[in-house]
Parts: sequence; C-alpha cells; structure tokens
Amino acid sequence: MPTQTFLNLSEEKKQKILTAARKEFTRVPLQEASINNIIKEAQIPRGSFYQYFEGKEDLFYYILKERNEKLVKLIEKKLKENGDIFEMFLYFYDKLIEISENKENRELYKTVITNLKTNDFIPFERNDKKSEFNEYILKYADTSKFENKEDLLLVINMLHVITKLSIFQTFNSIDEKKEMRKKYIKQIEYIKYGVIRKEKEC
Amino acid sequence: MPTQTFLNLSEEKKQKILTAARKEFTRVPLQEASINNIIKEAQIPRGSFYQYFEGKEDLFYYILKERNEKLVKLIEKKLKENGDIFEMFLYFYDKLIEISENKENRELYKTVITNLKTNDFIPFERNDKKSEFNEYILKYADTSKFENKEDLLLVINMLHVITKLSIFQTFNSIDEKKEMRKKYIKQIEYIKYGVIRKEKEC
DNA sequence: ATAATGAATGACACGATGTCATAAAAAGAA
DNA sequence: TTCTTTTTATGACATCGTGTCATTCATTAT
Repeated sequence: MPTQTFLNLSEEKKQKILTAARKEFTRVPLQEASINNIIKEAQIPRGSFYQYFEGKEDLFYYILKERNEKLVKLIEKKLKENGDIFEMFLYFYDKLIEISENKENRELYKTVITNLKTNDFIPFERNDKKSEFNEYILKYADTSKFENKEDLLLVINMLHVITKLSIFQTFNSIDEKKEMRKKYIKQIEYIKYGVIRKEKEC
Repeated sequence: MPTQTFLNLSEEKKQKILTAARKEFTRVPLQEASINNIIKEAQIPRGSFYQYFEGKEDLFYYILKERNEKLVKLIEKKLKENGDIFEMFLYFYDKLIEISENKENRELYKTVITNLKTNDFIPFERNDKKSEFNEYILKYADTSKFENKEDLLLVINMLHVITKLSIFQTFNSIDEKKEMRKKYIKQIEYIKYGVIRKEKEC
C-alpha cells in the first residue's frame, strides 16, 4: 500500500502521479516499467517516489485494486444470486469488456493481461489473495452438479484460465468483439456439456 | 541463435557456459536473469558473451530448443498415429513429467512454466512458432468430432492452457504426482464429455 | 518564538548492460 | 619460417536504472 503521506497529497498531485504511472504500466509490463519514467512524467523528485511507495509493485497493485474493487463486488453479488459459476465467469468477462470500452482502460488491461504469469489470476490481484477469492466462490457456488469440493475447484481452475486467454484474445481482436464473445461462450459450453456430446445425442 | 563462434567452441567450454546459464535460468525468470551471473559462473569475459550470443534471450531459447526438439518430435509422431488431440496432450504431459524425473530438468522447467505469459505456449518456443505448431496439429488432427476448423482450434486452445496450468501445479505438488495426473485427466474428460453429463445420463 | 514532527529533495553508491578499441591467436600466403 | 590477414578474446567505459540517506524545508504543537 502507498504511505499515508501519499494519500494525504492533494487530489491533483495524486492524479498526476497515478496518470503517469498508468501511462508507464500501459507502455510496458511491470517488470520493465521504469520508475524514472514515472517521476519524470509526474515531475516529482526521486526521493518523493520512495516516500510514497515501497517500489513500483506497490504502485502497480494500488492502481489495479482501485480499478477492480467495484468489479469484484459485482462478481460476488452475481454469484450470490444463483451460485452458477459459469454465469459468474461470463458476467466477469462481459463487465471487463464493458469497462474496456474506454480506450485507456483497455490498453492498460491489455498490457496487464498479456503479462500475467501462469498462476496469476484475474481479477489481477496479488497472488496471495487467490485463495481468499476461491474461498468466497466455494462458499456461494452451487455444488449440486459436483461430487465434491475438489471437482468444483478443478472446474473453477479451468474457467479461470480459459477466461484469461479469452480476454487476451478479445483485446487483440477488438474489432470482432461479438465473434470473440461467441467463441468464449462456446468454450464454456464445451466445459458444461462436453465436446463429444453430439455423438451421444444428449 | 548463438553465433558460429560459440558453436565452434570446445564441447567442454560450451557446456560450462550452458551449465552456468541453466543455473541462472533456474534461479530466476528470463527477465530477471543476470548476464553478469552467467559470465562469472562460466568464467568468461563480458565481451565473449556478446561474441557468442545476441543477448540473454538468445541463450535462453537455445537452451530450451535443445531440450525440446526430441519432445516435439515425439508429440508430432503421437498425433500422426491416430489424430486424437486429447491423447496428444496427455502424452505431452506424461513425457514432460518423465523428463522432469531429473531434478535439474524439473527445476528449470518449473521456473520456465511459472513465468510463461498468458499467450506463451508449451512446448516453450518463441511465440512466432505457435502458428507453425498449430498448423501441424490442424493437419493431422482427427476433425470428425468437430463441425469446423474453428471449433477444433478452440479446443486446442483450451487443452493448451489447461495443460500448462496442470504442469505448473504438478511441479508444485510433485509428491502427489499421481493425484495431480488424475486431476489433469479429469479436466480433459470434462472437456470431452462435459461437467453436466451425469445429469443427462449419457 | 521555538521545538518537534512530517515531507521533500537530489546527490550518491551500487549494480547491470551493451559497445568498442585493442590484444592475442589462428589460419593462410609467400 | 616469416609475414599478413582474419578470427577470437578481453576488459575498460559510457550509460542507465535503482534504492538510500543526509540535509533542507514546511507545518504543527507548545
């Protein structure tokens, strides 16, 4: 988290720093992001940066958190409604694409998602929050279709990685947004009903 | 690719460099890997490194390529046999785990897989080779279960990301190798027959 | 008015990178 | 062998980014 000193800053100054940071984190992934670029753009001295943040990760996750809090709450609410994890993931996908109508948002998310590692998860928080989110899902998910908790977790995993890749691909073919959504839904359907179902005429 | 100068080196000297590099690429992901560490460990001067390689990426992909050539050929052969993409991915999974009985291999692969980005694909080559590999699959895959090429590609995508995550998880719970394999197979089964099949009594 | 606390600043030490001029070695020609 | 040419080896150097810290400046409390 940023220090209290940062939070005490005038809204104007805070925004100047956050805007500069968003620009840098849109340009390159976290690992390559340059603190120098951020402070140059925001016109603050080097020392100040470290007075406000522990390092660039601190700032990065603060920016993401700020953007995602609403989103997470929406997802959680959606899940509570009927416990359908398939619907929840589709809802998440739709909301994220909706937020990304705004070009700045989209470009930032695009860089972020592209550079997510194998076990990094959406909605893009620090990895230690993953279990927290999974626990929430387990609590409210409809388990009637699953033999046990393990199986449910497996499917959540699958939905997770497929959603991640689908969002990535959608951002990279943003002109064909509708087609990409159909493809995503098709993948969800595959998980629900299977690829080979037609053969068996269910 | 490394330069001819590197390839001309004595086997001994080459191995010294490659061993040092593998050590570094096991320690940290490519982005964080330090050329300084490699040349210190391999006891070669700074200038020599750049005489042999364009940079660390060059060396990194050379090491991976060396390890994966056999693997790729095996997979391709397997697919040719019967065109079953599900079997192909399971075969790939098994082979990789087999290779990783060796601890050094496993540790290297673990670091590599952990740090694969959203659109990076196994078997871990430069991304521009992805389409090459996909074309090969399309050529030999049994398409009878799919309405069209698009649908097949979708399922390959799904298998891809699920396999990637499963390998990651297996490496991180290597003591429960057998259980992890079962989980992976279960996920493949889900894609084949669907989560909800039981309801419909197929 | 003075002390005390909080914030701002930029010089500095450190470590990493890629280049390049020069030295050394090897290969080829005479 | 001796001289020339080509290939390889080397490490000092310029550049850039990072995180720290002693010092200065501002604000608030006494």
